Amino acid sequence: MAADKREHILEVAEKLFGDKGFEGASVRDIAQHAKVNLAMISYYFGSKEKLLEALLERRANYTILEALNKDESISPWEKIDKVVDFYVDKIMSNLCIHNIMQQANRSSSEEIKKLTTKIKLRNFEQIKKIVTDGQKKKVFRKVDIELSVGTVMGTISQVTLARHFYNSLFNIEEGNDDAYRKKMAPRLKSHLKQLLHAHLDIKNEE
Amino acid sequence: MAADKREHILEVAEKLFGDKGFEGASVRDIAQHAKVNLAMISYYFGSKEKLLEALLERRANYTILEALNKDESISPWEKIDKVVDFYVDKIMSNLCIHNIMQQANRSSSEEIKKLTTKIKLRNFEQIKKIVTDGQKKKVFRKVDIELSVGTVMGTISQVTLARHFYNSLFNIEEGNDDAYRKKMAPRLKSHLKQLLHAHLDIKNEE
DNA sequence: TTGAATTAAACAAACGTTTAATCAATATTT
DNA sequence: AAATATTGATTAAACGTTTGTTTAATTCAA
Repeated sequence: MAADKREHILEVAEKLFGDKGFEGASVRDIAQHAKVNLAMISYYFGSKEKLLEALLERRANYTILEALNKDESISPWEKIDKVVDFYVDKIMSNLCIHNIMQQANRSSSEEIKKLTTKIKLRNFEQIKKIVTDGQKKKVFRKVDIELSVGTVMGTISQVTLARHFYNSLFNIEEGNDDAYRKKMAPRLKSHLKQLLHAHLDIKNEE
Repeated sequence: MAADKREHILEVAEKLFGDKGFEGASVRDIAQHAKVNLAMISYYFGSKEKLLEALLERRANYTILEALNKDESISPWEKIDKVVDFYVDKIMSNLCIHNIMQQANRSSSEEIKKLTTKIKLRNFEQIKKIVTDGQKKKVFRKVDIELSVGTVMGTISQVTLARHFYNSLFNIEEGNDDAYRKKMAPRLKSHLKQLLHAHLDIKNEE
């Protein structure tokens, strides 16, 4: 089977699922935009739901965080900054897949729920290690790690999900993905870094 | 027309839209759960989309934030704490409507997009006033207000949207709304307050 | 008796999926 | 080397459901 055709379907599906949601984007939509026959999607992936699973698995990538974690030459503060850079870039350049993951929990299938939860848990463990390491080195103070990670992910999510709101707030033209990213990504990075520095700094311990 | 019946439909629709998403919950679903005839929904609201609009408008409530803003007897710090309490309670006791608003942007209609953006903008203006007021009083430092509000909303959203993830993280039984709220709400409040105190405190100005 | 509320039934359209036929290319046999 | 068989890729068409909405008849209260 033509692997690039399969790949092409995945790319189109990612865009459409991200834009319209899983139920909102029809198999016919995807086939039409990918310029493939409708039946090819069942043929390649088995079902619409399996297509989503393939999509999620393709994007799950933990290696960068794991490498960052093992690197002893980088200070905890630098690691935090790199995590912020990594996530802002990753999420903002894959707005679609992130939207999908965020709303995957309501899209029926237990398979999908488990898969997305697994991906999130695995990423979380990596970040948790960075924070606890900084705490051991008496650089970070004690914080609610689970919710601190939630704050980072939530802030980025908010900026990607509530795009319409921020477009209207910052007078960015609607629909221009690149303009939005260029404007928001640096701003998001410096905000999150500043926020985390104040939040984690052991000097601000109460 | 029976106003309480209309109200009952709205309540059921809110729950179902929140659980399954706008496309995921069918009009038949709603009618069945509300124990009304299918045609009554078109009769009362005109269409499924108009039903969603009615739902959103019903929940838009700015009065509390406006009152808080005008109150001169409360310090900026206390106002921040009250905003946190207000939003955590409001969102966590209306998980459904919040989920709807979060994903409303992708659900087609421009009407809905405009409506949700309007609601968010109005709430944002109120919070912005509280922060700038604290800055004028030399209590808060200079921050990226737009993204700081995004952080608060995003963190709460994350906890409500990624419920499956937090359930598995904290070993909370799946599907129990009350248990989740009781466990997460206080924790969320204290995390956000701590976070904002470090973030806003003029003593942490760089 | 008038007008709104309520109903069961039907509507066309869209949904995800399956089918059976055809195409193209490779492998096998003559 | 030519003819045949086999295989996977691709297609148009149809499948049975489900979708949101409308219709036309009926019930109910004023």
